[in-house]
Amino acid sequence: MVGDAYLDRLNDAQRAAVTHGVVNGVACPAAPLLVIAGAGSGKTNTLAHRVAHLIVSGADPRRILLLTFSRRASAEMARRVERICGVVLGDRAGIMADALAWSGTFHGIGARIIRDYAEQIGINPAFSIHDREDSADLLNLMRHELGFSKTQSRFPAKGTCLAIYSRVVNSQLPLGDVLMRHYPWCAMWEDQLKSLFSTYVAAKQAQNVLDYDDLLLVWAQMMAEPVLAEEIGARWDHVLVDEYQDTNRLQDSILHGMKPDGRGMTVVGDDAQSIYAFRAATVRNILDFPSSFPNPGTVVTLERNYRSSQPILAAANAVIEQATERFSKTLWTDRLSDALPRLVSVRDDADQARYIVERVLQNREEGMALMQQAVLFRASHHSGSLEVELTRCNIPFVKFGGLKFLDSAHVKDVLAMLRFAQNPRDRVAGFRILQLLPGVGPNSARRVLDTMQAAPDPLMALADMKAPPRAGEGWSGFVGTMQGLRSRASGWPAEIGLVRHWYEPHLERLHEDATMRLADLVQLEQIAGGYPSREKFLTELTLDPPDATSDQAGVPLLDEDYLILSTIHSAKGQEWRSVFVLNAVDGCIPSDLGTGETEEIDEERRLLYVAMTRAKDSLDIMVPQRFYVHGQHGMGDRHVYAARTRFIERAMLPLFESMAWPIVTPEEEKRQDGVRQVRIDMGARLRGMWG
DNA sequence: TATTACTGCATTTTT
DNA sequence: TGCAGTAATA
Repeated sequence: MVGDAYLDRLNDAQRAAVTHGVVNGVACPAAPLLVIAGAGSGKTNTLAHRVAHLIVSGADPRRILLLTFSRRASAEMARRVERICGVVLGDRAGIMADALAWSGTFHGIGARIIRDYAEQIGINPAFSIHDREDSADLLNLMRHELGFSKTQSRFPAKGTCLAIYSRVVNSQLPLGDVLMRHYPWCAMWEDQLKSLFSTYVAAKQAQNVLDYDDLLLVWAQMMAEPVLAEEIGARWDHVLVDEYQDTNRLQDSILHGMKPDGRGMTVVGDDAQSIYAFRAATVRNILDFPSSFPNPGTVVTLERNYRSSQPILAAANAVIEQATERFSKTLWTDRLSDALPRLVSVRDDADQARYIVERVLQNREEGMALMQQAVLFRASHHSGSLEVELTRCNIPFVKFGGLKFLDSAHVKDVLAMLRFAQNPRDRVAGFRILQLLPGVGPNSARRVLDTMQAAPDPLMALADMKAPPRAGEGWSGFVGTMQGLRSRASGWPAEIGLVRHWYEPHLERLHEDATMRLADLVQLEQIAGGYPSREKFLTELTLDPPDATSDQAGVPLLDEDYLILSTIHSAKGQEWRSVFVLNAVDGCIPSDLGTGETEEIDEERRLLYVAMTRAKDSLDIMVPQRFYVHGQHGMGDRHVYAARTRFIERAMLPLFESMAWPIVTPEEEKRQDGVRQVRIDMGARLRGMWG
């Protein structure tokens, strides 16, 4: 057919995946397709080409549902699809931009569908969405109300409760099973947890709030209703799912509900890169996919790696080969190179940071921009000393994962105020805001919220009620601002300025570093200006929080060069010319928090595999001999003498270049020995000063 | 009675 | 470091 030259650039397996179901140049919903796409095998490109090819072959882009793992991946996919279509369709491609409207995360699409059908399923379409923190706070309120915080032995903390709840919902397993399997130390609380969760669910309904899990759960429940499932499933001819190895049973039940026979379904993933089991993702989804429909699905495997040099790939393959269960495939490449991945032994955290700074700068000297280099780590706090060292050396960086802009107290305060105005029944938001006022503590706050909740018009009730006993003059300012937000007189985004104006004095009273925090709020206002309405702003921000923090306030300018710091989880799907992996020691990778079961150990192994396969040309795996045990106060030096990660076995060492850093010359070593041999009786000296 | 000051404690990864 | 629970204060 005319204009499908883009197909020539694909290899045979990729082309098979792209053209599956397109007969004589016409796209039709065909048998379910599973694409097993190894790391660096051009997965995103293949998926983008498939979507574009479907559209070029006559599929209606508005009837394509494209589910991605993160918002970032979704935007990238849309961009590529548009570009490919643009080449083929020319002028007509302009229409494309908005046409691929159903592209997003499971949670984002879920929110849209729930709003669309809200009336029908008895949900107020103005519901607000709680992020993880909000959900934990609400659970915590329930926990106190039920008196579980006062029990003799420790009741699980709010975060743990939420994790258990979330796991039950996402894995669709009974509470007892989840407790036994993943939280044995909480099993004694099964009855209490059950009543806690039931209270939590009731509270969410009363407050017109949905949490992340609800966005999937409600959607899944709708799909359990055949008439609704049929109607919603029929909205799309093609459903494509990226990163399928990281979906859980709840998500899978949604897909099967929408497309019971699997026609028109494409899922793409790599079981070797499944790293979200803690979010109840199960590798079974991808392993069982071909046989889960009445008619068996087609499987295409992409094994050619275009990313990494041969030595890097060989090392990564060796790591993953030790895994117990997986689709067997062996990635290959023709990118030959003499440079083995380095296994760098350093003394401690500080030396690890120094080595990386030195190497990063050296790479840059040799023409590799900072943006082509990344440092990856298991847990977000592992980059602490590196961040200090980078700042000291004036190397700009951006960090993905870990603490986010939205997690800072002042930003949350402002958002809570907006949310409270938007949905006055949202107790978590209200509780937070009310306690900002001097003289208002948990008790007064609870009473105010109770009164509001009982009233038909909560905001009216707020305006009419008597100020809490000790609330000072701050009260009237608060009520006034709430009424201003309620009337919508200022309009969007001026409303956020209204909130900031009200909040400024509180900010100055509560925080020493008010000026810096104020700058964040100005930035928040700028972000807010990009959204058409308050509703959209609040929803989208919860589902798609800006995910990078940098050393400087604000995001670095786009044209500026900066180094990437990222958790391994957040690095999924990305690639860099040079990659550094921090703390490749037992106790970190694998984390010693796991219970040591094979399944969990395997997940940690895949984590290392994901980290290694991000690298194109150069890979440095860091092995500090001393590994500091969780942060405690300041310069505390509780550490363990760590061993190289068990995933790099002795037999694999020839695949690496092992080196120690800093390189100590014999003379230097001798000098250091001399220094170490000096012994002083300091106690005697100090005593001697007094006689 | 409500708020604040203080002390002990645990601490991954994310939509 | 930051949070949760408890003792001391206005």
